[in-house]
Amino acid sequence: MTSELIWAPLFQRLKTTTGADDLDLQALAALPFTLRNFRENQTVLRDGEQPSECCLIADGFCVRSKTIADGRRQILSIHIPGDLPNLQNLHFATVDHDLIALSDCTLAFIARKALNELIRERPGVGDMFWRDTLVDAAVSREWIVNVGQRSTYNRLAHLIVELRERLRLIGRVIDDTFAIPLTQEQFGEAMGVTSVHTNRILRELRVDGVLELQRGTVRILNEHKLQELAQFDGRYLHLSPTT
Amino acid sequence: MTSELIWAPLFQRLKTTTGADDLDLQALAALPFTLRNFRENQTVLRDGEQPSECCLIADGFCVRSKTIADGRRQILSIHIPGDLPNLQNLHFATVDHDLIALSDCTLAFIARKALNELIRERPGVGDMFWRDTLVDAAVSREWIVNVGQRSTYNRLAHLIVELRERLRLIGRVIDDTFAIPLTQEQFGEAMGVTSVHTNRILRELRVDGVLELQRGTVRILNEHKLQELAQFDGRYLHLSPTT
DNA sequence: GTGCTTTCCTAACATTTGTTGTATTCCAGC
DNA sequence: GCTGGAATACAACAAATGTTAGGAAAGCAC
Repeated sequence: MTSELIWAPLFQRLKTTTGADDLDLQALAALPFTLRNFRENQTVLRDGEQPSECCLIADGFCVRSKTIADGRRQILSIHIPGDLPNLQNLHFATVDHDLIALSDCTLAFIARKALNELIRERPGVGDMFWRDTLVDAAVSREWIVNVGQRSTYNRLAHLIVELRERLRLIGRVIDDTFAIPLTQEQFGEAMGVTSVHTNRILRELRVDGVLELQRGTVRILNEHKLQELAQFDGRYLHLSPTT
Repeated sequence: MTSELIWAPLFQRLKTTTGADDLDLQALAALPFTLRNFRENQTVLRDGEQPSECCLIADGFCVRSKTIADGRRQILSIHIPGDLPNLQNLHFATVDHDLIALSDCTLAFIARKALNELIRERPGVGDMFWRDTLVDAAVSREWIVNVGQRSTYNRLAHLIVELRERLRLIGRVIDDTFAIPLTQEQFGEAMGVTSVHTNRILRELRVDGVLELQRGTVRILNEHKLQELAQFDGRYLHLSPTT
């Protein structure tokens, strides 16, 4: 995988959302990194670990998750190419959740130290990344709303629309069929329900002609109905530099 | 209210959690601000608004919340003195949720522009604030776990233990009786359940001798049981500069 | 004090969601 | 092609939570 391909989705996202400075991006791309591949279900970062690197998803899907004492697991966020899922570690020594590869993945690991030095040198890079962590936080807040208030039926619609929006940003669209490589159990863990219930809701959505999901491939059957269910208002993604 | 009192809770928190530099704090305290008082239930920031200031809670409690199309409301976080609930607006023009005063409140408003200039001048201030927004994000992630996976009974215990921990940080402890000025309906909105169900759970907790809540005052009856229910692991609060 | 409003409290019933258990389908590896 | 494990599907029943309705207590304005 060429260096250019590795940075492409991140740069594409940063350019449209933050109006990134080309010199800042060049400086970023000049940083040394290590590529590592992960297989499906492999743990990238473990809760409690103290990583000396931040990672960039070059290819594949990952999730953040937390497991509580009784064994239940909650998926906290879904990450796609171009995401930097542990930028927190620029400021925290420890990760406070797991990061797990959903599919076979390629990640680029960049030393925290090198990143922090670059940020001191070029504050614009720091601004981009700080902003990026703020969008991440805004996505988490919307996730709370989704789990706390929306019916499971609407919740799944919202989750899918959000992800499609983010995939679109990195140019992975997507007619009405696209990949979200979660099992039904994992969709359940993302929504705070069991896999049995997820299966029920998926059947309803299928019967109602809204969407189909099989083996991690979503197919939108009725865009209008989907929008109506999701009630998606993407402002929280802060897609334009001026919002 | 003297300037010293206004900054005190924030500085106390920053000193223990980030090992803040005294010069950075002095520079902060030298910034001009405007004090404004809010009454219970008054909106401080409205979803969609474009504030030119960031605010510091000098006294009182606030919540972030979002209201979805069908009128349901989700409380996203609870804020106490020393919190800066809209630091996002250092990088975003728009707020993507409401900020509402739970009790009578005093807030200090500081111009975004002045803050951003200070951050350029003293990167240490930027680091403190960036870190602060990252803790905020970590709290949101734990909130997702709470709403998504814990039983309502355990969920309420966790919420109360977390808040007590944060209150302790700013020296508002607190024997086994302390104030959390939410109505039962608001506790419900924080947990993603109805006020009726909140009332049921509170009764259970009372009958089981765990805790009592009346008119926004919590009284812990059995600390041991409370801990057992909450399964609280405070690592996500990143209370020490080295975590 | 009296009345008014909000919060709290409870019950009865409806709906959603979890649990358990068992088929069935799919797919990777042989 | 066969085979074993994972993922999906679905049903019956149990438990959690929502809805609706109403009464009791607390706090506030006059």
